[in-house]
Amino acid sequence: MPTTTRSSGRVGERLRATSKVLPEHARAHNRSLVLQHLFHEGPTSRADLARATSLTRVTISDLVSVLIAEGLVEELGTRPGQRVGKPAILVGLRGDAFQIVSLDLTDAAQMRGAVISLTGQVIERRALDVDGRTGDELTDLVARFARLLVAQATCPVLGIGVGSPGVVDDRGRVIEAPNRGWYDLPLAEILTDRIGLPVQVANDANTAALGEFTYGGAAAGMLLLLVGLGVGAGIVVDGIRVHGVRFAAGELGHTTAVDDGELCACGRRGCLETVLSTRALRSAVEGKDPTTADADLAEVGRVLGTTLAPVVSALNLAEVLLSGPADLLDGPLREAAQETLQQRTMPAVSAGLQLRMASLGQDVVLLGAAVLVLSAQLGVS
Amino acid sequence: MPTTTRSSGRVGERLRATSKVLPEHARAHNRSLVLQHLFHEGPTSRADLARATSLTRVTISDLVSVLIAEGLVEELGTRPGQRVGKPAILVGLRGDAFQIVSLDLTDAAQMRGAVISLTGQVIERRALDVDGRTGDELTDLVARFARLLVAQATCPVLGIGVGSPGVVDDRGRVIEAPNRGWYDLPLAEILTDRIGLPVQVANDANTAALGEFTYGGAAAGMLLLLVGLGVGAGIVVDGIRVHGVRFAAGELGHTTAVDDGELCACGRRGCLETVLSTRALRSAVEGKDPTTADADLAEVGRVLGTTLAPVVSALNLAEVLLSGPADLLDGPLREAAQETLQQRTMPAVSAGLQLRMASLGQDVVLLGAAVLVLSAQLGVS
DNA sequence: GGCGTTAATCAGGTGTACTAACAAACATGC
DNA sequence: GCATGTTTGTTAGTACACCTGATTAACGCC
Repeated sequence: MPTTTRSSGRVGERLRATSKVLPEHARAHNRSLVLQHLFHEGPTSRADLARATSLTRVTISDLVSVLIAEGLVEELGTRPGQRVGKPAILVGLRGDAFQIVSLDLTDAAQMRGAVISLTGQVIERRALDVDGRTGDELTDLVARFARLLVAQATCPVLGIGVGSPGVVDDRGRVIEAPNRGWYDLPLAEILTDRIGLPVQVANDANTAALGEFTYGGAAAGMLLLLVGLGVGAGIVVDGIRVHGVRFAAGELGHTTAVDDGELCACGRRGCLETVLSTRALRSAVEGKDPTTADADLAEVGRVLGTTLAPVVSALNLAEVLLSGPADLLDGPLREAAQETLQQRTMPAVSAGLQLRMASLGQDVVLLGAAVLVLSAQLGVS
Repeated sequence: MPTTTRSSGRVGERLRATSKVLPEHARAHNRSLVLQHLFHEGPTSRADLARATSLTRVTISDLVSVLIAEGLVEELGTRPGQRVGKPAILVGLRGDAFQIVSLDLTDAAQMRGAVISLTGQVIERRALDVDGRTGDELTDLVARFARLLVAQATCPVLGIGVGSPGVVDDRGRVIEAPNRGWYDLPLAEILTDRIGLPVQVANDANTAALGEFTYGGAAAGMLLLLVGLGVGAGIVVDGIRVHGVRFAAGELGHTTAVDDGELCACGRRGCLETVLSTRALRSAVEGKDPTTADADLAEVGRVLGTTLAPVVSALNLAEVLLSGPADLLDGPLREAAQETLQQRTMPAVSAGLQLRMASLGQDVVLLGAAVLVLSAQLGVS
């Protein structure tokens, strides 16, 4: 019905599919609100939950009783400290109610995995050599690895989260991950079928961004740059992870960053990866005296700052996080990038801006994958 | 409760406030679904609405009867054409039920306004010279102008939408619009108080993006660049308008685009505005022979493409729209920008990418402001 | 020990959407 | 011409979710 100046062609392409909402969905939402509050704020009384959510105490009691019956929540006795009135009974998330299995497939040589508690503590950590496997063989290996981790869990597993390189759609299908030999692979579905647990799959850098957002205290507008063999990014805008029209959001590695730069594996020249991958960085500093090395790293930082400035401006981000080898990233590179970013963006944007190292270290992707599961199964993030 | 590696400082700053959802909110959502469908697809039978929304016919009938009682929707007789079964009764949005008043404050010299039907047709168009007014005087003028437009409406006014330059928060407070003399001005609140109608205010470029998204058939991942005396952008990602942590999303005009470029009004050098504002563009082509002028415009296009490439990559956008004087933008500039964008982004991103002129011409902001109202009052967008 | 305060529950009511069943209005086939 | 099947829209009854108001319980304070 909108009167367009242009002809109204190709309307079907659009994605306006908001589906119906029933009272039971409202219930699920409110249930998530309670879990979310317990997750972030820790043990709370029913009355405080009611105040925090602006639901009534009656409703909260009802929700809590269901959550207790499911074993997700437990009563923790009366709140310590003297106050007037009836003492409040604290209820809290049972950290030992469920565990989450996380997989990090970022590294081509070995996959990493962990069993993680609801509170983000790593219970068990494993790694498995990939031995050059790709395609279906790799899929099989991932499935076996996941099963092994599930067996390590000391309580019921809520679900399996996977951070994978490549383009992954919103239902866990790997659209393409060239150097894994994966094309249009419904990885989430395959793993669910084989293991019988809910599985969430997302791009590794996107996953890492979620990890920092939920467990690392990152801001609601942030970009995380995952630097490894390749370079990928994950973006959270207004508190929501960005997917992109073809689920390729964050693919910054092959954006041109250096005019007439080095030849990239992708066939074009001067991609960000040609200067910012760990390999490129190592070869830039290897065998050089510290001063020269630092200057080289600073130059890469300036390139990075120049590339990110338009993104930071456009989205009005509060934080840019770097994840990768600290010896290379957290020094002249980071400082130069920060300075360049400040110089190239307007004060209103750069004033509140911080460029820092990711706070979760090697576990970013694993913890982010856990968030995928938390978010899908409990509505917590 | 999340276990952070860093200390868990400044948590209160975060914005995780998702509020409770009651059954009545679910109802409102479903009601919006119906309106949304009627808005985009035109007259529909109740049974078809039920199929489209996956609600039951009973529920749809109930919702529709309420909407008819409110005068928003009307029965349009049986559907033409022979079919088996009882003939369907079409129901459609009453285009003449309400009108919307829109204000476009982009131009510093004169404000533009319109009365717009629910279907996006401009019923009445007005303009008013600003005569250099700023601050409270300008606020008064805006209020008078809005009242005048409301008086022009030929049926009840659903609300007032305003596209304003500057940084505007999500509740219609103008945080800062320097060359209007507005700082921390609760414009929406002021206008609501004086006129007694719901008022929505947003940044003009953001508003324009919404206009193209809803009435111009733009993709769910798009960036609109509004080129005038300044340069601003509006971004829609995954179907949602981007606000930014301090509501400054889209402020691309003062991002450095040219190294060691011309001095900008903001005090820094080489901002995008120094080459892409209408003034800069006109002075770049004025008095030059066509070939030189075209080359200059193409150079600006390349600068623009270079600036936008990281944004397009990071967000995996499907479209970049240019809004402004077509004689300057829609030629060598656009072509060079498109080409540069293709060259500097990876094929997976650039393949589906289109850089084109906005389709709504001078009315982008006005129509976008109407969408602000539609979205806030009816949940339609 | 009475009083006010806070916590949590009980009882009853409203709103929302569902399923099941039905009446109305048409095309079709014999 | 009339039974048959299809589609539409409505009516009646049910389940669920949250609300308000009243009630019970446990404390500090005077």
